Amino acid sequence: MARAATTSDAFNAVAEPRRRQILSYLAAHERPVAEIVTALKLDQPSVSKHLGVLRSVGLVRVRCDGRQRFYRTNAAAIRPLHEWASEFEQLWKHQLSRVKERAEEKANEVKSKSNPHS
Amino acid sequence: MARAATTSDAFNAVAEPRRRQILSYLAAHERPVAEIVTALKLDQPSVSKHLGVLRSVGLVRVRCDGRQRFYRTNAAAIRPLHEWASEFEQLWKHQLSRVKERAEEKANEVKSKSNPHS
DNA sequence: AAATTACATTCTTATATGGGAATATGTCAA
DNA sequence: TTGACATATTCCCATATAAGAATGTAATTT
Repeated sequence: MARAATTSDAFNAVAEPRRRQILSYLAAHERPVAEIVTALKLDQPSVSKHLGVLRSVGLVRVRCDGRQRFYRTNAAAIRPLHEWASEFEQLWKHQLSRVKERAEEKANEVKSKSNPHS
Repeated sequence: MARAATTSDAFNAVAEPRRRQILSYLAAHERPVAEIVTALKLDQPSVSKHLGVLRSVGLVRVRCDGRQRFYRTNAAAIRPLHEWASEFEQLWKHQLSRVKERAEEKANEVKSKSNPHS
């Protein structure tokens, strides 16, 4: 089996750096495609294709007005990612404090070695 | 250009569901490969390959003991993901409350329509 | 109607999978 | 040394890109 489609879920869609850029850019305001193109310096077809992926997993929404299409990020679709990562929040805090402790221990060892008679 | 390698960063590595499973499984304790195989019902080569990807982006660490290799998740490597998603936290809270408001407005409208003389 | 604007879609191509099967490597036991 | 055991690596293949170029489509203007 090949890699899962980028359109299969938010995790796969967000793996692409440009799509993350687009989501961040669209977080504040809705924007027409052309503005994304100039702001992020990407080709228009590329932007449209990325938006298509984002739309297919619900990460962005569109509003049509004449010939313009205003995209905005649907932040709620990012929650699953945030929640999955939160599973590990306590863990990395513990791990970091342990690293800190060991660093301090080591510092003390070095101290006593370099100054054995102190 | 093809899709970025799964080994290019945590975002790409974590896009694969089995790798997320593995990370969750290894969050509590370190485990030898064989236990991952039986617990998640995957083939051994598959697990080794996924672990290779996870290791290459620093999401897991290994400790060798005889012929066993104990893997544990390095939670700190998940932080970038969590922090990126956090960018949108305020936004989805606002969006959700707006949806709620509009739902309530709509409910009131329906109420007054079905009971116009109240 | 013809030209223009704003996007979307299609095609091609180099590249990277993930799973399965087979095999290699490294370590301990008899 | 010869097995047995725990993992890793290699090969093959169907599939899925993402970028670039070209083209299609719908709405607006002249």
